[in-house]
Amino acid sequence: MSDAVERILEQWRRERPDLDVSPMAVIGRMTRAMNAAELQLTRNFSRHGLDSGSFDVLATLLRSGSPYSLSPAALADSAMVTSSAIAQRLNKLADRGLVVRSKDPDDKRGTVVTLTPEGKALVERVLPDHLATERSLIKGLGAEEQAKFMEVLGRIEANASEG
Amino acid sequence: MSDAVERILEQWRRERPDLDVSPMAVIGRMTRAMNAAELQLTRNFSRHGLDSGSFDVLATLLRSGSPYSLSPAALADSAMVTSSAIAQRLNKLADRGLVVRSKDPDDKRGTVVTLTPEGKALVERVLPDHLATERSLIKGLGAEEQAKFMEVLGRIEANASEG
DNA sequence: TATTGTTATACTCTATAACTATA
DNA sequence: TATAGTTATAGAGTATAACAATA
Repeated sequence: MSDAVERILEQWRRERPDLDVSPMAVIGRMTRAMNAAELQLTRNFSRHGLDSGSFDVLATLLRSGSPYSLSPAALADSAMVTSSAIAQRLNKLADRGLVVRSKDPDDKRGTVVTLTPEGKALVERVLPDHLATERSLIKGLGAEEQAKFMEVLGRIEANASEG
Repeated sequence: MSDAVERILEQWRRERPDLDVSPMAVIGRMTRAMNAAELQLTRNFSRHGLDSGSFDVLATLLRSGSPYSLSPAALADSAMVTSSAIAQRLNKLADRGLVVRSKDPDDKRGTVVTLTPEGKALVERVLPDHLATERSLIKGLGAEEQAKFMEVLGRIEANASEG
């Protein structure tokens, strides 16, 4: 477990008793939990020959519903990355035949990205495993605990977004 | 806030009503909170001309106490990265005169990494701001909320480490 | 001129493997 | 032979800025 965090706090208290290092406990444990969780999620993606960026694009297209088409801008917006990052993800996915790019008929500057049948089949195969991995991460947490946990996460996100 | 998460869940429920996507809410909010938090922490480091890897090394040396010396192996262990990653971080820090490498007198294969006065002064300058940033992230959370939150994080980390 | 999207370039961080020196 | 550490190399992922095409 993360008594590594407790050991670090004790070092700080010995070396800098003048500082209140208690926030390190919360942020430290959050960082460690997230790293461990990400490792599991990434591991699942790579079992299916994907990385999290690629999965994110495929899943965004799938959940947008038929005809499974979005603009690069919409994908960038959803992923909270630059359009350049999306373009590079799309290059990889298009090379593998998982998505296709076509011209937007309404605005010839625009591109329409569409899931191919292969891409749709792949993401539909990965999705149940992804959900199972996520479910295993929150195993043992009751509905109320989850709700309270999410509420606290929301406040942390809000605090961060103010700054 | 992350009603973006709620919108995503609604898309999934419409497109795949057969799947229980509720775990996505928890993991999604955790991911978003962590990303937003990391942005703040990173921003503070770069105000001081540091990145998180460099700060981590300097802080690990400082909290180890006088004479502020550790082996590269101990630093790698603490940071949970490879010795190669530590060597490269040390190259950068040594170039800037923030740490020095010397031979371990007891084992001539070994290296002793020591904080220079400049390195010590820098990390001591950054530390209060770092703690202030962390404190602002958990602003509004009572002691009990923090304790419960950390307990849940610990269980998630444990769940992840089993897998 | 503004917007959409792509590419060229560079940067950061990291791991793998080869290498040096010492035990 | 094994261990401590470094470096050479390569890979992933990203952003910034320049660019092309269209509005």
